[in-house]
Amino acid sequence: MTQRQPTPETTPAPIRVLVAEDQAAVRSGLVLILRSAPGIEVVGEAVDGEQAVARARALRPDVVLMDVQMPRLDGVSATRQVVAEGLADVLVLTTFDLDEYVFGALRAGAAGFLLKDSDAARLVEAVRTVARGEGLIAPAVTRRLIKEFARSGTATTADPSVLAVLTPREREVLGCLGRGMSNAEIATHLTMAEATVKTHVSRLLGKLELRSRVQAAVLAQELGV
Amino acid sequence: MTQRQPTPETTPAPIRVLVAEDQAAVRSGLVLILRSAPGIEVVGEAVDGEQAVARARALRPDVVLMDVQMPRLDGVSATRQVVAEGLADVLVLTTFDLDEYVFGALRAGAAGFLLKDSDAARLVEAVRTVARGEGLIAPAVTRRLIKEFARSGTATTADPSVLAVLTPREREVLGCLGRGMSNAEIATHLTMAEATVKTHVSRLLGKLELRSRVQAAVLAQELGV
DNA sequence: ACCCGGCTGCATCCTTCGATGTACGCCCCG
DNA sequence: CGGGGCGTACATCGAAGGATGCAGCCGGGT
Repeated sequence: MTQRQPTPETTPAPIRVLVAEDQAAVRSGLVLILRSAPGIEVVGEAVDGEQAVARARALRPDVVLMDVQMPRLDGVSATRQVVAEGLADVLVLTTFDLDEYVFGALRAGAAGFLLKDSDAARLVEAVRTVARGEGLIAPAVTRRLIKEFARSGTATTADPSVLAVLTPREREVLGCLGRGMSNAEIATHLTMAEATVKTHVSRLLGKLELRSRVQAAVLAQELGV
Repeated sequence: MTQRQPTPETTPAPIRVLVAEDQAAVRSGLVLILRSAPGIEVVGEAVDGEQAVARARALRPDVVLMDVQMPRLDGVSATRQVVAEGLADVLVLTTFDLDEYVFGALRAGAAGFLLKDSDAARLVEAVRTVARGEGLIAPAVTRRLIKEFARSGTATTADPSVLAVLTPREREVLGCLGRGMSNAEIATHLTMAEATVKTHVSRLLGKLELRSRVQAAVLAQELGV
């Protein structure tokens, strides 16, 4: 569709790429495209998620081009692994733009998300972009990401103003509740009798118009207390 | 930086664009670029946010190219207005990639976000992308968006794989827990005896290695069950 | 100084929760 | 067809949670 002029950049060190894709035909296609691009070097290939993680550990590439659907270990989990170990930036590649894949991959720490119907030029550009430490998302996916972001960010009824009615001690207790602690644990953590903890819990439940510590925990979670 | 070949597409109806930018020099530059692009028509200009909203109402453009910093009504607020009324898709343009602008604009409903240091080709491409109903974000900004998205969406160790060990009924109960319901409420909601609810709660606590319903609620919250 | 109101602390009593034992239906495999 | 495993369901009982009453403590007010 869109053609981009090859940009003759001064690249002292080429971008080292690991290609993880189970289908041999697709994989060799990707490798061919990347090999033909200046400043990009394909240092390895993997046919499943486990191999992708292992080779990323061994080869230390700059970028891992990761398919989502792979045997033994799916691309999202493999991405999580690679990112957690700080091995490389991951560019996720998939046929479908299903939400679960996209959001899953991004939450796993992917630096970019590209659909397989992207042309060669876009793929190369994407690899370069990710290698620069920037992010990249397929346009078809971006709007849903924005929407989701707007939804999650503005939160439901997250008004920190409710915390104003609480005393400092009560806020502390609420924080413990949000981490799932029992009264006894809270008592130890804040060095007071369990009976006292119960008092605070009871009081803050009343002030926040909640009926159980569970609801308080959920609220604390949403507010990030 | 990067040059793109003009793509001679068959465009029966040109993309109608409204340019909102307070600095005259920048504005005329943008207009010139867009006019020279095939399939794009600049139908109006605005010098501040209020004018942008007004002209968007009158002209009904396909895309509004909106600067963030403008007098009388800032670009983010103007974007919110335009999007709320469903007047057009908004492509936000700014000099800085400050988080507050980006996140603010996206929450306001912007379909795209571009830095002013983008070249002409990228600008044109961005307008076309947004007009197609897709989204677009400047690469330099994308990674921060992803990071922010990942942070807000899930907390620490949120892997949906844990849900696999649960039976459907247990997942339902977990969902209720996440909304802060008591055993009695869950029993009513799922039409079973309270004793049965307790069984499910007990079982899922064991399977998830949790020690109280509060922790289960927090987990359910994080996983969005 | 006095009282007053709010925060903090503890003890008592009833409710809810959670662990455990058990039972019934279902499906699969021998 | 007859177990055996699994999901679902219920009852019982000790443990945790939650409501309530009350007592020091520290501020501000008149």
